[in-house]
This record gives sequence, structure tokens and C-alpha cells, in this order.
Amino acid sequence: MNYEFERIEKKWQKKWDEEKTFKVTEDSSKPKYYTLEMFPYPSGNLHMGHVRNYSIGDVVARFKKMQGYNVLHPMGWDSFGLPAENAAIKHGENPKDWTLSNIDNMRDQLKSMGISYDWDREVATCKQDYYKWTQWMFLQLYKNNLAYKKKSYVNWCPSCQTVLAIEQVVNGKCERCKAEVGKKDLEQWFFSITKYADRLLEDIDKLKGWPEKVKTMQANWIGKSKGAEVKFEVDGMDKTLTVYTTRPDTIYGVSFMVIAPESPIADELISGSETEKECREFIHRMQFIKDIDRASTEVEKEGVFTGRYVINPLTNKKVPLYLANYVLMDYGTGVVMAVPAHDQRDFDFARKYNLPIDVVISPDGSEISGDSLEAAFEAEGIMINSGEFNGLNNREALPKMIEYMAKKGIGETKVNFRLRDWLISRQRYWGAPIPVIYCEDCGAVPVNESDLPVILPEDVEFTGLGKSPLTTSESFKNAPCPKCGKMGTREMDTMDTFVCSSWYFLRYCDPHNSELPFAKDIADYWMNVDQYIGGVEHAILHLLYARFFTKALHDLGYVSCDEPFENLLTQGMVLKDGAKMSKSIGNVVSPEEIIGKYGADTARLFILFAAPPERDLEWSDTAVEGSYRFLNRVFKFVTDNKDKIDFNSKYDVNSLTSEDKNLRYVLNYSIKKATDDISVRFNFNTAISCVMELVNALYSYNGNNNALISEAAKDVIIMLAPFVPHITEELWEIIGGKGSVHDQSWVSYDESALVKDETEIVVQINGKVKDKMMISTELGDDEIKAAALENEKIKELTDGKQVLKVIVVKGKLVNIVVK
RNA sequence: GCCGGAGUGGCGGAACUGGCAGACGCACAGGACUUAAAAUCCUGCGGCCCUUAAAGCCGUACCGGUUCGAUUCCGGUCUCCGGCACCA
Repeated sequence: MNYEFERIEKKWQKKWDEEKTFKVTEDSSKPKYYTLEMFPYPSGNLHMGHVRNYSIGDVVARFKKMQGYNVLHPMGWDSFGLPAENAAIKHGENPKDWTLSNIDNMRDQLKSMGISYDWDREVATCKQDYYKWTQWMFLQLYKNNLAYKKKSYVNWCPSCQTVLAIEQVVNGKCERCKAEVGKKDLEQWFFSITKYADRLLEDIDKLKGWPEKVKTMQANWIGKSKGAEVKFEVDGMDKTLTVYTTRPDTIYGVSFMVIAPESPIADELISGSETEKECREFIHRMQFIKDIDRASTEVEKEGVFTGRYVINPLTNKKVPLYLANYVLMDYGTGVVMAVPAHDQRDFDFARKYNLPIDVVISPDGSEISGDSLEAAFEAEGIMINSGEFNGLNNREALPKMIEYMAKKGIGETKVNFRLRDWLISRQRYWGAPIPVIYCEDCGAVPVNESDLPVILPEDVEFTGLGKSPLTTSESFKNAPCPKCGKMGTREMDTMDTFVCSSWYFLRYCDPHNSELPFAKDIADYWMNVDQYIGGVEHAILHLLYARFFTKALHDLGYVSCDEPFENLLTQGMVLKDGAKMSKSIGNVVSPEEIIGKYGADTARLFILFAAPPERDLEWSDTAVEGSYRFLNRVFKFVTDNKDKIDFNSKYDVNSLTSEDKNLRYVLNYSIKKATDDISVRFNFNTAISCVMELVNALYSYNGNNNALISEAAKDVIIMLAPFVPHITEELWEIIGGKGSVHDQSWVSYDESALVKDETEIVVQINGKVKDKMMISTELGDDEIKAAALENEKIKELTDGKQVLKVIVVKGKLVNIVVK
């Protein structure tokens, strides 16, 4: 007979809900612990990835609570975004109704999993009482020169009909809908995340509890590079071109110069030149090549001579200026000094167009002809053909050369970042409106804080064609200028949803505050998030933006912390048949189905047992049965033995049989191991496996020490409580436990129970195991050694051989080295 | 190309600080119970050799090193996964 998971789970879920078992408030008498799982987009249904994410988080929350922490464990909804709008276009549904009903459905699903959230703190980013504060955030950034509007050549997703941040363009495709991304010239709002580039990079070192992988990804994304900017005069024109280079040490080897075809100064440079026609054709042709194709290293380098020459400021040598496809407009200055002898890209270009290759660094300082090179020499070496710098190691020469150029006023040290400012405008309806009004006289004017929120209107049309639905609203469009009162027009763009999710962890601290997004003292009590858990797909976007917001809010005095997430756990994906679950492959296993068939406890147990949290997890229907089987074994053991279980019974340690001692050892060992595995290593799989061993030991125990059985049964229930909260709550009630099992203290072990009278040690000869023997733990090294040499089998095997050395590792082994 | 991570039975995985490789679970095989099946319980389960057993040998991607002893440390190679990538 299997246990009635359905009845039991419903019973306790109802009770937890009614009694608000997991509600928390600030409490200075206990240490606080803030654990958070990345909030979901309310697509309508939970998938296995969610189940894994929230099961992991729930173990952490319940475990910490049992350890005596005041645990904040909230949940909410990242509920602005495109799918709602697409549903509106497709099915004529209102995005708001669609979203709110999805939230209702998913909240029920979460409750059916028995996750210990404080539901009183639930937030939804699409609700006015939340997005009011998202708009407030915009205003604070704007007031402090961290938000600005500029015309720029931006990434445009033709399918989503909106611009995208660079981070949202993945391999030339829209991160969301996978459509090919194009370009468009638009006036857009940006957040100045680049002002924080250095701090975002440096403070990565503070993130001791983050995975190396994520830290590296962020560092690479920020992409700091140190070099110099150098000015080159254009021959015969009153014009200077500035280049950025990380290799100013190679400046004597510049044999041509290259400029990006889309550069705004290209027009001026080619006007009237003898190659003007070819140049214009080239520029025109490049416009129609997609970014992704332009940027590929596979594409052959190509260019056209502009007809102009520039003068090397160190040598006064005239070198030709080319338009070239391999120069990026949005990095550095869009102009690059080409040193073919020491840069592979320049080398390829020089060979193609027969340009000179001048060697200025050689491995040993000897002269090398550029013609003899098969590839650019990019390694360290000795400077040659470089005037007064000859003979120096190029790395030593580099700072000296920058210093020299700085003195002459032709160059200076320059640091460049790969990170771009964050483009937050979206030409979409279902998002937080950007709180700005355009006035004929005053220009772009921010809405007064007292007028927030700028409410998303409902008189809009969803045609799916051309312009954003927001522009179709008559009620929204016109608003008086906050400065002069003259009628102006509202900003029609909404904010990137990543803005909403960049501060939600702060709102959870004080979710009902109507005066501020959060009170500082309350946020300071809860922050930082002690443990953040989510998918690695957010390694760059969300985590970088959230760090930026936290730092900005810190600098503006709204919160004390300047990093939001103390520890980060990136959980692996849930796979089926080796592939990520997806509708198109048809390998989706729905959580509802599994919970219906085996119960939430089984689903949670399997997912936590099958792999450590950071690794990918292969779904196995048969292994789920195994977890279910285990829970039935636990249930059966407790119910079969409930008459023996008595909370008040005690046993005398000195009168235990060897069988009792063995069970007591396994019990205490399991407690020790499970505690370490959960708290130190987050290895829930091994924590569960040692409880399984304990249950196996209970089944094979033939003694009759009911006090010992009581202790073990009680501890099994407590140890399993964070993993399988319903069945343990039921069993706790069955054995007559007081209150909720989830309010119990975590189990502790008795060190003395881990000391055995006898222990098995291995006897090796030359490192190979030959025998095992039981030995009193009281024996010293010499006695253990003697015992090993006395061993019949060892005597036989070492007979006639010379014993060179005997190594004794107490409690583990003896290794006899013979010849 | 650069950066990060990983390679252990039929499968998921364990071995925490250099000390019995394969815990725990799945699958499989045999048995008990049953009229039968399911469920449950018991036993076996890396490979080679072998009728069987004992013993022996091999075995943690590959090659080598350090060590009494290496899945673990060091050097090199290969493969897979993830991120970035004409960033000057």
C-alpha cells in the first residue's frame, strides 16, 4: 500500500497557507538569511527548470530556518514582456488579463509544490505599485546623469518591432525570438552603465561566493583593455585622426591606416579624391552586409584606398589610408593604425593589397625582412627600426613610448571597455512607460515624482503592424510639461523588462511601502541576498544590470550594500534524452503530470537526488519511481513502528549492544554528513543518499532498543523535512511531534557515537590491498604495525622477502613495502 | 583564437585533506511471497581469466612524472560542453 501523497500534500499546503507558516518580519534577535530564486516570467505553466530552481531554493530556506535563522524567502513575477503582447495580437486578449491569469495559475502550481514562500511579499513588476518605483528609479538615474537620450545606430528586431540592447543580440539574432537583427537610426534612452565599468570589473573580486565561470563571463563582457590614443595628421588637410591601440610599441611599424566604412568622417575624407567613386560603392555595399557576417573572422579582409595619406607622428612617414571591412565603428575610435608585421589582421590585409610590412620587433633583436614572414609576429621581443627605442624589450619600451608621445602632445594612455551603455527604450506596450514628457519649449522633461506612476493606458489597439500599440492611445499621448505647463507629448517607449528585474530583490524587503521603493533601514536589515539561485543564462544580462543598479542606489544613498548577491548558485539544466526539454523536440515532461502521479515530494526528491545542483540533470522516469519507492519505505517504517516511538524515552549509552552501537553510529554519521553536505557544499544528492543509508540500516536493525529507534526515526523525519516537506510534516504528526516539523531545530550529532571500539583497516603490500582486519581503535602505530605483520596472510605473502618500510595511517591502512 | 568547466560501470552519480575506486539510486538477472501479475522482500551485478570458486591481473579519456601509495598533485595530449570573438 502506497502512502496517500495527494491527501497529505493538500492537507499541509492548506494549513501552511492558512496559518502563514512562512511569513517573516525583521527580527533583530536572530541572524537573518535572505535566500532568493530568480523570479519567473509568468508564461502560464511551470516547467521542470522552475521545479529544480525552486526545489533547490526551498531546501536552502527550510534548512536555514531550522538552523535558527530568520529566513526571507519571497517569490514574485517578472511580468512585463513580449509574450503578453503577442498573445494580445494573436488571440485578442488583453495583456493585463492574460498576465494576471497566468500568475494565478502559476501561483497555484508553486503552492502545489509546497515551497516555503512568504506570499505576503509577492510582487508583480506589471502592477502599478511596482512599476511606479521602476519609473522612480529611472528618475533618480536621470537626475544623477546616469540616464540620457541620444540618437544612435541601434539593433532592431524586425519581428519584435523594437530595439534591443547589445546584450540581447546573440549571434546576430534576437535573444527572445531568434529573428535576424537589423540596424536602425533612432533616438533612444540609455543608462550609463559604462560609468561603472571599472567598479563592476574590480568588484568581481569581492564576489567570493560566485562561480568562477560567471565571474569570468562578466569580466570578459566588460572587456577592459589598456593602451593609448595616438593622433595622426591627414596629409594636405586640416584634420587629425585619433586611433586607439593596445600596441603603441609597434608604432614605428605602421605602414598604412584603416577606417571603418560607416565612420561619419569617411565622407569628408573621400570627397574629391581620385578613388571617391570606388569608395562610395564600397561604403554602400557594406551597409547591406549584416553585422554578424561583417564581424566573422571567416570573412576575407577587404578595403579601398581613400586617396588620402596620414603622417606617422613619430617617423613623419606618409602612409596610405584605407576604408576596410574589418574595422569596427563602435570600438575605440573607428580608426586603426595598421602594423602588418605584428598584427595578423593587418598582415592579411597587407598581403592582399601589396602593402609594405615593416618589422619593428624581432625575437632576438636581429633584422628581419617583412617579405620573409609567414604570419605576423605577435610575441614579445626586442625593438628594432624604432629610433631611440631600439634594443629595448618591447614590453619595457611600451610605457616609455606612451610617456614620450604624451610629452610631445601626440598621444596618451587610454583605457577602453567593451561594455556599452545600456539601451533601455523599447517600442512596446507591455512595459513600464518611461516617465518623460516632451515640451516644445523645454525639450525632454522628466515627470514629477509626485505624478508617478505614469499609468499604462488601456485604450490601445494591438494590430501587430508597424508602430507600438502605445502610440494608438489617445488618452496617453498628451500631457502638460512639468516645467512650464504647456501641453506636450509623452514618451511613447517603455523600459526594457531587465530594468524591472534589476531591483526586485530590494522591493521584497519592504514590498508594501507606498512612500518609497523600500525603506533604507529595512533593506539594510535584509540585504545582501545571502544565496541567489538561478540559471546560468542570466550570467551577463540580469546579474550585471542588478549589480549596476545596486551600486547606483548605493552611491545615491538609498542602500548600504554595493553588491546585491553574496553567494550565487547557477543550477544546471534539466535534460531528457540528452537534450534540453523543448516542445519542438517533444521531450517535455510536465511537472503537473509528475506531481499528479507521484506527488510533489517525490518530484522534489528525485530532482535533488539525481545530480548535484550545478550540473545538468538527466530526467529519468524510472529513477523517479525509485524516489517514490524510498518515500514509501520511510512512511512504512514510521507507521509500522509508531507504537515504539516515544519522545521521552532515553537509553543508556553504556548498555548498548553491538547492534545498537552500529545503528547509533550510522545515525550520527548520517547527521554529520547530511549537515555538511547541505550547508557547506550544497550537495543535496549525497545528503539524501546518506539518509537512505540510515533508513536501510533501520530496516536491517534487529535489536529492540525502542529509545534508539525513536531517536533515529525522529531524526530521519527532521533530516528529510527540507527536501520533502509534506510527508515529513505528516509523519511528524503521526509520531506525536509537537508543532510543525519545519519549526524544529536541525539535528545535531554526538561525537562520541562516531568513535568505534574497533575499526577495519586495510593491509597493503606495495600499495596493493591484500587483506582487511578489525583492529581496536586504541592501538598505537607500532601495535598496528605489529598486528599487520602478524597477520597470517601477510606473513605468507612476505615470506622470504625483505621488508623495507611499513607505513601506518591510523584508522585507515598499513602499507608494507617489500622487495 | 582567447577564457571557463568537465571526462569514473549498462545509466544518474559517490569517493570531502594523496590512503579499500564504484557509496546511494536506476536498469538488469536470479530467488521468496502469489492461482497469476503488480507491489514488496532477499541475493548478485566494472572487465579479463574460469565449469565454479578461490587466487591473480587490468581498470577513473590518453601519454609521462612525483610518491610507499594518484580518480585526487605536476607536465603534455585528446575529446566534449559553455562563454567571448576581426575589440586594434
